[in-house]
Amino acid sequence: MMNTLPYQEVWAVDFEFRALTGERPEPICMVAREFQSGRTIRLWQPELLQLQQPPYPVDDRALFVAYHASAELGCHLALGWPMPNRVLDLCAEFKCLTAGLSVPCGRNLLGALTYHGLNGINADEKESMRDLAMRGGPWTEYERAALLDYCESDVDALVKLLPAMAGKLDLPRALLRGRYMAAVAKMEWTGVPIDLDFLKRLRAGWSSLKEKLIQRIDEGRGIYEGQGFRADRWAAWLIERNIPWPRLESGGLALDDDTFRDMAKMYPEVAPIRELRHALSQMRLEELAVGNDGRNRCMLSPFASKTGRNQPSNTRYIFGPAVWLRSLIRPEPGNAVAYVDYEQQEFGIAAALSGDKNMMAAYQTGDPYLAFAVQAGAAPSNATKKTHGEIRERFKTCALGVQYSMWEVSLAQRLNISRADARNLLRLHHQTYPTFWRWSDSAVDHAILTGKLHTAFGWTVHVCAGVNPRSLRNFPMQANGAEMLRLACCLVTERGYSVCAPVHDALLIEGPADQIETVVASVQQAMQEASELVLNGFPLRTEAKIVRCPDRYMDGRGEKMWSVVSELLAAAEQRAAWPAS
DNA sequence: TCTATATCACCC
DNA sequence: AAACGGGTGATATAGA
Repeated sequence: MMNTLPYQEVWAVDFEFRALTGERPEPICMVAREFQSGRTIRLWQPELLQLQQPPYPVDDRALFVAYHASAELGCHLALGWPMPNRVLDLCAEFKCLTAGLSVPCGRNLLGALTYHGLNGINADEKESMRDLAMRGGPWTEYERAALLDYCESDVDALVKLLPAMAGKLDLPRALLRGRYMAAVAKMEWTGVPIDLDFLKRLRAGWSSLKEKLIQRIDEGRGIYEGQGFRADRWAAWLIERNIPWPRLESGGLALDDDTFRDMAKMYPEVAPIRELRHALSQMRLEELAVGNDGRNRCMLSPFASKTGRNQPSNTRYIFGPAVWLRSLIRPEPGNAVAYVDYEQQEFGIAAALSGDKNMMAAYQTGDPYLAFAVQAGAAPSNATKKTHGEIRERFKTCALGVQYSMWEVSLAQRLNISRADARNLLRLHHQTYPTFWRWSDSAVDHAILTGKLHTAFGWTVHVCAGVNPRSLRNFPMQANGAEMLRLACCLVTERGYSVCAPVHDALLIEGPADQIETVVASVQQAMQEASELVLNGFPLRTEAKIVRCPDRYMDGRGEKMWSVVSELLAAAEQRAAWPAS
């Protein structure tokens, strides 16, 4: 393959860099090697910083090869270098070749080498070199040489890995994934604007705030010890009050929120404890990766899930924790942010890719769930969300449940309806959308028969024995959705707009406050184009929520919690400032 | 005391 | 046989 690549030059590139929490990467050194000629370039920091352009070509004649290219491309951004036009990311390709499979040594560079029967430097050495880079400068002459050699050893690895993988690559699709890695580098570089002062206050006050909440509600019950809920004390409290409590198969008390909700209906004295548990539910503010410039940045971990979605850390990424914390998002002075998301993305994908005319028509009405009810004959054609809210809710939950292969028992439970009614809803879905069901069945059959399932642009899941058939059935929707958002990220960033963060079916973007409407319109246009590219010309709608400085982002689901926390925090700070009163 | 597993909460 | 897809991560409990 190496000789058949349509490139004059093929460059394997690796950077060592320092990436402090929430900060942009600082390049330390770089090694690049051209495959055919073997020409090698080794550059240490000062020489690197002097270069206005990369020492290798980045136009269409050259291919840029890396492992997890967003890191190298982040260094390009740090150095003010342009993005290469053609990127081949062997990490993305390895993940695509093995999604759904378990690989013996993970999916980092060493794991990929091992998988292909090649060897690299040992993991301990790798770790000590990473530590040396992270320690920061100045480095001794010896350390510099060691870091450069280590950097070159990763280039050696790339040079070995490419021929081993070359025969399995689908180059045009690989380049599309590589193109996304450039978008990832830009998004990781941009980050999400955070109200750093509020975060600091929250970090400082969270523990005492929790204490106050517990004191107030747990008083006289004694269910908490310190800041922790104690199951044994809860059991004792229940026995005292003669409250029977559901148990798990394992014999322990069922402590999930659903159980608490059900029990609170019958025993109102349970309700405050439920609220308290909810308010205290896990949250580690310390881990949120915010740089000194007040921006949340972390690795987006593209292609990490088997459907090809990004999988950033839930604690480091602002979109990971409970939604009320998103109110920490606040545009900087003069700026605005907008959250732009696809409307009913998976329903639309299912409609378009299955070619089910009824489903497509339902999507195009703007309210697919109500349209489903109308098509099924459960609501009149002039029904609205207002006049038929209850019916709409049932058909909505059914349509969403179908995406996950929900069974009638779960649907009945979810909607609090009889099993017969739930069965009837599912039957109506089959009757209304027969073409969708044939398509969905055939996707599962294809997966079982061939052992693989693909998206429009070649992301592939591999089927193992004992695979969950519901997972396979869901794959076309979720994985094509991921494909669509990746394309949108490419289009939007390449057109020069700032994307702060991707969120599975949404983008958080940023722009000057006085131009945000036009920026949003362009982003929506790009997202529609992305949907048409994945869905054979079928456009998906997007909706946008704009927030201007000094307002903060607000998710309706978290509004109440945010205001409770803000008030308690302010009160706690007052007490701290005026202890006598 | 440490690790593995189960359970739970959160996100799309 | 099971019956809600893809995840991360905290915490409690059981077992070595």
